[in-house]
Amino acid sequence: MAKKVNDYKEQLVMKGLKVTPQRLAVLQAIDELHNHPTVEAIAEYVRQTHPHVAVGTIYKVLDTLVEKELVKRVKTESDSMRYDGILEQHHHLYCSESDRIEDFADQELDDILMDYFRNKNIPGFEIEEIKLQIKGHFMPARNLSQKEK
Amino acid sequence: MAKKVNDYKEQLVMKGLKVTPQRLAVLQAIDELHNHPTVEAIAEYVRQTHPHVAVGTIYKVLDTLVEKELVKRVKTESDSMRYDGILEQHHHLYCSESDRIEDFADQELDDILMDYFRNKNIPGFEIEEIKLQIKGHFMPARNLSQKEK
DNA sequence: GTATGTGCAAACTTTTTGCACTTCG
DNA sequence: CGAAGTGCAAAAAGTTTGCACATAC
Repeated sequence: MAKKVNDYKEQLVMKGLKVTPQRLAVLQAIDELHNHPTVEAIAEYVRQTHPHVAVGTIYKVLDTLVEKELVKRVKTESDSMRYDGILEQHHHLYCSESDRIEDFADQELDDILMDYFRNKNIPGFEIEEIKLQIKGHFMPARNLSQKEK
Repeated sequence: MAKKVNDYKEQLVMKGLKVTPQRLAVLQAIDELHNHPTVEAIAEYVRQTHPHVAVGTIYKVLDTLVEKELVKRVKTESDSMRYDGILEQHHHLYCSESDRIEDFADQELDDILMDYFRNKNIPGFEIEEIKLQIKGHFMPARNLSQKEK
Protein backbone atom coordinates (compact mmCIF):
# COMPACT_ATOMS: atom_id res chain seq x y z
CA MET A 1 0.00 0.00 0.00
CA ALA A 2 2.88 2.30 0.73
CA LYS A 3 4.07 4.37 -2.19
CA LYS A 4 7.43 3.44 -3.55
CA VAL A 5 10.52 5.53 -3.64
CA ASN A 6 10.15 5.85 -7.38
CA ASP A 7 6.84 7.60 -6.90
CA TYR A 8 8.48 10.20 -4.70
CA LYS A 9 11.21 10.67 -7.26
CA GLU A 10 8.69 11.15 -9.98
CA GLN A 11 6.77 13.71 -7.96
CA LEU A 12 9.92 15.73 -7.43
CA VAL A 13 11.04 15.52 -11.03
CA MET A 14 7.62 16.56 -12.27
CA LYS A 15 7.89 19.72 -10.23
CA GLY A 16 11.37 20.42 -11.48
CA LEU A 17 12.98 19.73 -8.13
CA LYS A 18 16.22 17.92 -7.65
CA VAL A 19 15.93 14.48 -6.17
CA THR A 20 17.79 14.38 -2.88
CA PRO A 21 17.80 11.79 -0.13
CA GLN A 22 16.47 14.39 2.30
CA ARG A 23 13.46 15.20 0.16
CA LEU A 24 12.71 11.56 -0.46
CA ALA A 25 12.93 10.87 3.25
CA VAL A 26 10.57 13.72 4.12
CA LEU A 27 8.04 12.65 1.52
CA GLN A 28 8.20 9.12 2.80
CA ALA A 29 7.88 10.23 6.42
CA ILE A 30 4.72 12.23 5.75
CA ASP A 31 3.32 9.41 3.72
CA GLU A 32 4.04 6.72 6.23
CA LEU A 33 3.26 8.62 9.40
CA HIS A 34 -0.08 9.49 7.74
CA ASN A 35 -1.17 11.19 10.92
CA HIS A 36 -0.69 14.79 9.91
CA PRO A 37 2.69 14.79 11.56
CA THR A 38 4.43 17.75 13.13
CA VAL A 39 7.89 18.81 12.02
CA GLU A 40 9.20 17.11 15.13
CA ALA A 41 7.64 13.81 14.17
CA ILE A 42 8.87 14.07 10.61
CA ALA A 43 12.39 14.87 11.78
CA GLU A 44 12.36 11.94 14.18
CA TYR A 45 11.18 9.56 11.49
CA VAL A 46 13.68 10.82 8.95
CA ARG A 47 16.51 10.43 11.42
CA GLN A 48 15.79 6.75 11.79
CA THR A 49 17.23 6.23 8.35
CA HIS A 50 19.23 9.44 7.87
CA PRO A 51 20.58 10.33 11.31
CA HIS A 52 22.36 13.51 10.30
CA VAL A 53 19.61 15.48 8.63
CA ALA A 54 19.37 18.93 10.21
CA VAL A 55 16.06 20.32 11.44
CA GLY A 56 16.65 23.44 9.40
CA THR A 57 16.80 21.28 6.32
CA ILE A 58 13.49 19.65 7.17
CA TYR A 59 11.92 23.08 7.38
CA LYS A 60 13.43 24.10 4.08
CA VAL A 61 12.36 20.89 2.40
CA LEU A 62 8.83 21.27 3.75
CA ASP A 63 8.62 24.86 2.56
CA THR A 64 9.64 23.75 -0.90
CA LEU A 65 7.21 20.84 -0.96
CA VAL A 66 4.34 23.04 0.18
CA GLU A 67 5.20 25.67 -2.38
CA LYS A 68 5.27 23.08 -5.15
CA GLU A 69 2.08 21.55 -3.79
CA LEU A 70 3.44 18.13 -3.02
CA VAL A 71 2.26 18.36 0.57
CA LYS A 72 -0.16 20.60 2.41
CA ARG A 73 -0.14 22.40 5.69
CA VAL A 74 -2.94 21.54 8.05
CA LYS A 75 -4.68 24.27 9.99
CA THR A 76 -4.74 23.66 13.73
CA GLU A 77 -5.57 25.57 16.84
CA SER A 78 -2.27 24.75 18.45
CA ASP A 79 1.07 26.35 17.94
CA SER A 80 3.00 23.99 15.74
CA MET A 81 2.49 23.25 12.11
CA ARG A 82 1.36 19.91 10.79
CA TYR A 83 1.61 18.41 7.33
CA ASP A 84 -0.57 16.32 5.09
CA GLY A 85 0.56 14.23 2.16
CA ILE A 86 -2.91 13.51 0.84
CA LEU A 87 -3.67 15.91 -1.94
CA GLU A 88 -7.14 14.79 -2.90
CA GLN A 89 -10.00 16.87 -1.53
CA HIS A 90 -10.87 15.79 1.98
CA HIS A 91 -11.94 17.14 5.33
CA HIS A 92 -10.56 16.83 8.81
CA LEU A 93 -11.89 15.47 12.06
CA TYR A 94 -10.36 17.33 15.00
CA CYS A 95 -10.49 15.67 18.38
CA SER A 96 -11.32 18.08 21.16
CA GLU A 97 -9.68 15.85 23.73
CA SER A 98 -6.41 15.06 22.02
CA ASP A 99 -4.41 16.42 19.14
CA ARG A 100 -5.51 13.66 16.83
CA ILE A 101 -6.58 14.71 13.36
CA GLU A 102 -8.21 12.23 11.01
CA ASP A 103 -9.27 12.46 7.41
CA PHE A 104 -12.82 12.43 6.21
CA ALA A 105 -13.59 12.18 2.52
CA ASP A 106 -17.06 12.01 1.04
CA GLN A 107 -18.02 12.76 -2.51
CA GLU A 108 -21.68 13.22 -1.72
CA LEU A 109 -20.88 15.91 0.80
CA ASP A 110 -18.61 17.70 -1.63
CA ASP A 111 -21.35 17.63 -4.23
CA ILE A 112 -23.81 19.13 -1.79
CA LEU A 113 -21.40 21.90 -0.93
CA MET A 114 -20.58 22.61 -4.55
CA ASP A 115 -24.25 22.77 -5.35
CA TYR A 116 -24.91 25.05 -2.47
CA PHE A 117 -22.20 27.52 -3.34
CA ARG A 118 -23.00 27.49 -7.01
CA ASN A 119 -26.24 29.15 -6.11
CA LYS A 120 -25.26 31.04 -3.02
CA ASN A 121 -22.75 33.60 -4.09
CA ILE A 122 -20.49 35.31 -1.62
CA PRO A 123 -20.23 38.86 -2.88
CA GLY A 124 -16.69 39.98 -3.51
CA PHE A 125 -15.19 36.60 -2.83
CA GLU A 126 -14.09 33.90 -5.20
CA ILE A 127 -14.03 30.44 -3.68
CA GLU A 128 -11.10 28.18 -4.45
CA GLU A 129 -11.52 25.39 -1.98
CA ILE A 130 -13.84 24.38 0.83
CA LYS A 131 -12.82 22.27 3.75
CA LEU A 132 -14.75 21.20 6.78
CA GLN A 133 -13.28 21.31 10.21
CA ILE A 134 -15.30 18.73 12.02
CA LYS A 135 -14.65 19.11 15.70
CA GLY A 136 -15.67 16.45 18.17
CA HIS A 137 -14.19 13.50 19.91
CA PHE A 138 -13.37 9.93 19.16
CA MET A 139 -15.42 7.54 21.16
CA PRO A 140 -13.86 4.86 23.33
CA ALA A 141 -12.78 2.12 20.98
CA ARG A 142 -15.17 -0.63 21.81
CA ASN A 143 -14.41 -4.12 20.67
CA LEU A 144 -17.35 -4.81 18.44
CA SER A 145 -16.77 -8.52 18.21
CA GLN A 146 -17.39 -8.89 21.91
CA LYS A 147 -20.70 -8.64 23.68
CA GLU A 148 -21.36 -5.60 25.79
CA LYS A 149 -21.80 -6.19 29.48
CA MET B 1 -23.23 48.91 17.88
CA ALA B 2 -20.20 48.38 20.08
CA LYS B 3 -20.84 46.42 23.21
CA LYS B 4 -20.58 48.36 26.41
CA VAL B 5 -18.15 47.82 29.20
CA ASN B 6 -20.99 46.54 31.34
CA ASP B 7 -21.52 43.70 28.90
CA TYR B 8 -17.92 42.65 29.28
CA LYS B 9 -18.24 42.81 33.03
CA GLU B 10 -21.32 40.68 32.94
CA GLN B 11 -19.64 38.10 30.74
CA LEU B 12 -16.76 37.79 33.17
CA VAL B 13 -18.97 37.60 36.24
CA MET B 14 -21.17 34.96 34.65
CA LYS B 15 -18.12 32.77 34.19
CA GLY B 16 -16.97 33.34 37.75
CA LEU B 17 -14.01 35.43 36.71
CA LYS B 18 -12.81 38.50 38.49
CA VAL B 19 -13.37 41.74 36.67
CA THR B 20 -10.04 43.40 35.98
CA PRO B 21 -9.16 46.34 33.74
CA GLN B 22 -6.85 44.04 31.73
CA ARG B 23 -9.60 41.57 30.97
CA LEU B 24 -12.05 44.27 30.06
CA ALA B 25 -9.49 45.82 27.77
CA VAL B 26 -8.75 42.53 26.02
CA LEU B 27 -12.43 41.78 25.52
CA GLN B 28 -12.98 45.22 24.13
CA ALA B 29 -9.95 44.95 21.84
CA ILE B 30 -11.13 41.70 20.28
CA ASP B 31 -14.60 43.08 19.94
CA GLU B 32 -13.57 46.32 18.35
CA LEU B 33 -10.76 45.05 16.17
CA HIS B 34 -13.26 42.44 14.91
CA ASN B 35 -10.69 41.28 12.42
CA HIS B 36 -9.60 38.08 14.11
CA PRO B 37 -6.69 39.94 15.62
CA THR B 38 -3.35 38.47 16.55
CA VAL B 39 -1.97 38.79 20.05
CA GLU B 40 0.25 41.57 18.76
CA ALA B 41 -2.73 43.54 17.50
CA ILE B 42 -4.63 43.02 20.73
CA ALA B 43 -1.65 44.10 22.81
CA GLU B 44 -1.19 47.18 20.71
CA TYR B 45 -4.82 48.13 21.01
CA VAL B 46 -4.89 47.51 24.75
CA ARG B 47 -1.81 49.64 25.25
CA GLN B 48 -3.54 52.64 23.73
CA THR B 49 -5.60 52.89 26.88
CA HIS B 50 -3.52 50.83 29.33
CA PRO B 51 0.10 51.44 28.36
CA HIS B 52 1.71 49.17 30.94
CA VAL B 53 -0.10 45.89 30.37
CA ALA B 54 2.49 43.14 29.92
CA VAL B 55 2.37 40.83 26.92
CA GLY B 56 2.51 37.87 29.26
CA THR B 57 -0.66 39.11 30.86
CA ILE B 58 -2.40 39.32 27.50
CA TYR B 59 -1.50 35.70 26.86
CA LYS B 60 -2.76 34.66 30.27
CA VAL B 61 -5.96 36.63 29.88
CA LEU B 62 -6.56 35.10 26.45
CA ASP B 63 -5.96 31.60 27.77
CA THR B 64 -8.52 32.19 30.47
CA LEU B 65 -11.05 33.68 28.10
CA VAL B 66 -10.67 30.80 25.66
CA GLU B 67 -10.98 28.27 28.45
CA LYS B 68 -14.16 29.91 29.71
CA GLU B 69 -15.41 30.21 26.16
CA LEU B 70 -15.68 33.95 26.01
CA VAL B 71 -13.50 34.07 22.91
CA LYS B 72 -12.34 31.51 20.40
CA ARG B 73 -9.08 30.70 18.74
CA VAL B 74 -9.10 30.79 14.97
CA LYS B 75 -7.31 28.09 13.02
CA THR B 76 -4.82 29.45 10.54
CA GLU B 77 -2.05 28.15 8.38
CA SER B 78 0.41 30.68 9.65
CA ASP B 79 2.40 30.62 12.80
CA SER B 80 0.69 33.04 15.12
CA MET B 81 -2.62 32.61 16.84
CA ARG B 82 -5.64 34.72 16.14
CA TYR B 83 -8.75 35.34 18.17
CA ASP B 84 -12.44 35.68 17.54
CA GLY B 85 -14.99 37.32 19.79
CA ILE B 86 -18.03 36.14 17.89
CA LEU B 87 -19.44 33.09 19.59
CA GLU B 88 -22.38 32.35 17.36
CA GLN B 89 -21.89 29.58 14.81
CA HIS B 90 -20.18 30.91 11.72
CA HIS B 91 -17.63 30.00 9.11
CA HIS B 92 -14.50 31.67 7.87
CA LEU B 93 -13.34 32.98 4.54
CA TYR B 94 -9.58 32.72 4.21
CA CYS B 95 -7.89 34.86 1.62
CA SER B 96 -5.17 33.02 -0.24
CA GLU B 97 -3.44 36.26 -1.12
CA SER B 98 -3.41 38.00 2.21
CA ASP B 99 -3.93 37.06 5.82
CA ARG B 100 -7.41 38.46 5.84
CA ILE B 101 -10.05 36.30 7.48
CA GLU B 102 -13.73 37.19 7.24
CA ASP B 103 -16.82 35.71 8.78
CA PHE B 104 -19.51 33.90 6.88
CA ALA B 105 -22.75 32.95 8.58
CA ASP B 106 -25.64 31.22 6.89
CA GLN B 107 -28.42 29.36 8.59
CA GLU B 108 -29.47 27.50 5.47
CA LEU B 109 -26.00 26.08 5.05
CA ASP B 110 -25.88 25.01 8.67
CA ASP B 111 -29.22 23.28 8.28
CA ILE B 112 -27.97 21.41 5.24
CA LEU B 113 -24.88 20.27 7.10
CA MET B 114 -26.84 19.23 10.16
CA ASP B 115 -29.19 17.27 7.98
CA TYR B 116 -26.37 15.62 6.19
CA PHE B 117 -24.57 14.50 9.28
CA ARG B 118 -27.72 13.38 11.02
CA ASN B 119 -27.92 10.67 8.40
CA LYS B 120 -24.30 10.15 7.59
CA ASN B 121 -22.70 8.83 10.72
CA ILE B 122 -18.97 8.91 11.22
CA PRO B 123 -18.20 5.67 13.03
CA GLY B 124 -16.36 6.16 16.29
CA PHE B 125 -16.63 9.92 16.20
CA GLU B 126 -19.06 12.23 17.90
CA ILE B 127 -19.44 15.59 16.22
CA GLU B 128 -19.57 18.69 18.35
CA GLU B 129 -19.18 21.45 15.85
CA ILE B 130 -18.71 21.91 12.14
CA LYS B 131 -16.96 24.84 10.57
CA LEU B 132 -16.14 25.56 6.99
CA GLN B 133 -12.81 26.89 5.93
CA ILE B 134 -13.64 28.64 2.73
CA LYS B 135 -10.42 29.42 0.97
CA GLY B 136 -10.29 31.81 -1.93
CA HIS B 137 -9.60 35.42 -2.58
CA PHE B 138 -11.37 38.70 -2.26
CA MET B 139 -12.00 40.33 -5.56
CA PRO B 140 -10.92 43.88 -6.33
CA ALA B 141 -13.39 46.12 -4.59
CA ARG B 142 -15.35 47.61 -7.42
CA ASN B 143 -17.48 50.60 -6.81
CA LEU B 144 -20.93 49.31 -7.61
CA SER B 145 -22.60 52.69 -7.70
CA GLN B 146 -20.51 53.62 -10.72
CA LYS B 147 -20.91 52.35 -14.20
CA GLU B 148 -18.36 49.91 -15.51
CA LYS B 149 -16.24 51.09 -18.40
C1' DG C 1 30.68 22.93 -13.91
C1' DT C 2 26.94 25.28 -12.05
C1' DA C 3 22.72 25.91 -10.09
C1' DT C 4 20.47 24.00 -6.39
C1' DG C 5 20.28 21.97 -1.97
C1' DT C 6 22.15 20.90 2.75
C1' DG C 7 24.46 21.41 7.47
C1' DC C 8 25.10 24.04 11.16
C1' DA C 9 24.65 27.47 14.33
C1' DA C 10 22.92 31.81 15.43
C1' DA C 11 18.99 34.73 15.61
C1' DC C 12 14.19 35.69 15.69
C1' DT C 13 9.32 35.18 16.86
C1' DT C 14 5.81 33.54 19.49
C1' DT C 15 4.34 31.59 23.64
C1' DT C 16 4.99 29.79 28.42
C1' DT C 17 6.53 29.94 33.09
C1' DG C 18 7.86 31.31 37.94
C1' DC C 19 7.51 34.20 41.49
C1' DA C 20 6.94 38.44 44.05
C1' DC C 21 3.58 41.88 44.17
C1' DT C 22 -1.12 43.73 43.56
C1' DT C 23 -6.03 43.77 43.29
C1' DC C 24 -10.79 42.12 43.41
C1' DG C 25 -14.54 40.71 45.98
C1' DC D 1 -8.04 39.08 54.35
C1' DG D 2 -7.47 35.46 50.97
C1' DA D 3 -7.82 33.83 46.51
C1' DA D 4 -7.14 35.18 42.01
C1' DG D 5 -4.78 38.01 38.73
C1' DT D 6 -0.76 40.81 37.03
C1' DG D 7 4.13 42.45 35.91
C1' DC D 8 8.38 41.31 34.66
C1' DA D 9 12.00 38.93 33.01
C1' DA D 10 13.85 34.65 31.85
C1' DA D 11 13.38 30.60 29.14
C1' DA D 12 11.17 27.40 26.21
C1' DA D 13 9.20 26.26 21.66
C1' DG D 14 8.97 26.71 17.01
C1' DT D 15 10.77 28.62 12.89
C1' DT D 16 13.91 31.36 9.85
C1' DT D 17 18.25 32.84 8.06
C1' DG D 18 23.14 33.20 6.29
C1' DC D 19 26.84 31.25 4.53
C1' DA D 20 30.31 27.79 3.54
C1' DC D 21 30.25 23.30 1.76
C1' DA D 22 28.24 19.38 -0.86
C1' DT D 23 25.49 17.26 -4.45
C1' DA D 24 22.35 16.49 -8.41
C1' DC D 25 22.06 16.85 -13.06
